[in-house]
Amino acid sequence: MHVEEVILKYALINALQHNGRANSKAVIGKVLGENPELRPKAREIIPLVNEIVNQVNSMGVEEQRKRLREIYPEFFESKKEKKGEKKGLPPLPKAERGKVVTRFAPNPDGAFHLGNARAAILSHEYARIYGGKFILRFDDTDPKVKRPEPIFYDWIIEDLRWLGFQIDEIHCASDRLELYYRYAEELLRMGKAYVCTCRPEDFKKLRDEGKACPHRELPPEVQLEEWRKMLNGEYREGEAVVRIKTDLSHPNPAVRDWPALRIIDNPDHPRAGNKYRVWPLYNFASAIDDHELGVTHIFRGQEHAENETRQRYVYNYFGWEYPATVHHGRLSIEGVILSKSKTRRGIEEGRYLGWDDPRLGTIRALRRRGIRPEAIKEVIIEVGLKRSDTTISWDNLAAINRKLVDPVANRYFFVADPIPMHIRGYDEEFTARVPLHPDHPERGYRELKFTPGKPVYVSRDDLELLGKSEYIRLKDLFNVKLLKVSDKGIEAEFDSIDYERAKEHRWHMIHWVPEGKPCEVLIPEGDELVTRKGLLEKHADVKVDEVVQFERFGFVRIDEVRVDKIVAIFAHK
RNA sequence: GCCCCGGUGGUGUAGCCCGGUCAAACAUGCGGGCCUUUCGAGCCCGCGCCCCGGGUUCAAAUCCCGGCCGGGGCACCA
Repeated sequence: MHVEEVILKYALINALQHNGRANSKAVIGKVLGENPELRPKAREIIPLVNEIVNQVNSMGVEEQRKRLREIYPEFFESKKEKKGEKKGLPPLPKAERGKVVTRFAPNPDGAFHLGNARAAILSHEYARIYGGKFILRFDDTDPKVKRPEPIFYDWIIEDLRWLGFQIDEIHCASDRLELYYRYAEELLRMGKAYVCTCRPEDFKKLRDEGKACPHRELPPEVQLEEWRKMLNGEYREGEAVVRIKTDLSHPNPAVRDWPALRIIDNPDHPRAGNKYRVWPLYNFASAIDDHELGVTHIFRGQEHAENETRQRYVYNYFGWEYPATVHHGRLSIEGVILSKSKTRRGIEEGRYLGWDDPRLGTIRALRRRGIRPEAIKEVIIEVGLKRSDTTISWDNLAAINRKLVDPVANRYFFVADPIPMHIRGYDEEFTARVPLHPDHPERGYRELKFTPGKPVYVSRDDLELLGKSEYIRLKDLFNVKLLKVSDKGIEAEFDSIDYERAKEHRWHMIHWVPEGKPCEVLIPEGDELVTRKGLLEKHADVKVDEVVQFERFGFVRIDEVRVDKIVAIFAHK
């Protein structure tokens, strides 16, 4: 094909795609993009393109189409075949099938939430993708400031399982103190660590000036002796700490000779009790464990990026290879508090029902709201491993969840804030038979019986609609003419049974209930938890934990079924 | 103050490493229509984005420099 013809082809295509006007820049791009051999000749080609584009633009659309059909009929044949967007995670750097080991290392000092879920889900997904191993390790090495609590160990495991995790190994840092001791001792012996008995303020001052503290250069024998004193109680809390030697001139003062182990006088640790008084700090325990457990890939938030710098010193001293790391940004969800300390305070102050309060972003709260585990996983996989922080929107989570839940959720009528509607003109009983799911009639029906002389109830939410309508259809029952509408009650008159008639007149359709059992729906709205009381159709066969749709109201999860009432939690529209 | 990261429609992501096929894709959202005994689902049409300024180049979302904005770290916390 001649160069001119190639240009003509793209110019015609471009023109046809843009209302008959081709753009020479775009055409040049296409020509050069698909014919790399022409690139060196770009300078000569450009004037040619401009010329041809001018010619093309002076043609009518019909002529353009005709010309293109002559030289490149394929254009018209290959209609758009939808290019499927690639979903899922990108390949993991340095990953080998069967050899990927990942871990999730939470501190069990609070419930697992969506923010932690990012690292957890990515770790687990990649372990599965590569046929590797996923380890859960409780980083419970702070019996004081971020004190672990027994219940959270169980909850985290429960939540991970609920998310569909296969946990290959579970470890607790608090079981492994002697291991950390051995490595600490080794580093002291190697002269790569030292016992510092400076007062914290003094050390900080020296550190900021890039100066060594007086203990740093003492010989290993002295260090080991000091270490024994730490272990056997001669030093008290705050009096001594083991530091890892680093570069004292490291630009980030926080990296310089960071602390590895410290003393806690009366730890009363939930698992280890008072058996140990020397406890490792996060960076030390984590560094040792990642190596010991054979971790190959670490996923963690950006806030840990600097810790990698610190931990690498330990790896270098021992000649270990540092795992591949992926640092992702923070994940939050629109308008929801994820912070453990704020959540805890809210619970203590009685503002929240507990760690699973539907307003919260904990996994249990989401579960309680009727969010499916697959939806959470999907949203996190979609967000991926980006380094920038992301705030996922409820709309998005809800849309994913709705797709999951819609086909399985049975439908029921729930009338919020009921208002009686008295209907005259129909003197027989009438039973409406309504499918549990409109798309799956095989699942069965529910029955709602209209009895002459007794009112049906409709929702106050529909009052406005009722006020401006002359006729209305009670869904699956019959059509009525509205005579009087107020929030005290509604007077109506039977019009007709036929659905077609309502359709023809475009009458609105509302749900209703002849009698019902009391039902409360808790609706999280930002930091408020709104309770809507109403009536659920009497024979609704709902079970705790089931997600159902209250028609024209939204999807809810049944939270409680009691003799006197049913409690549901609103998920989304 | 010092040290790291980021910045693509309202939101989330793809594209950036390796410049051209990007007149920028997908999802969600929003607007409209069709369908449907739900305001749900489904189908169709439409709206809407490369943070700013310079530079390199025939050509920049992509490379370089500067700015602005945002996030994180600077604990004997994790």
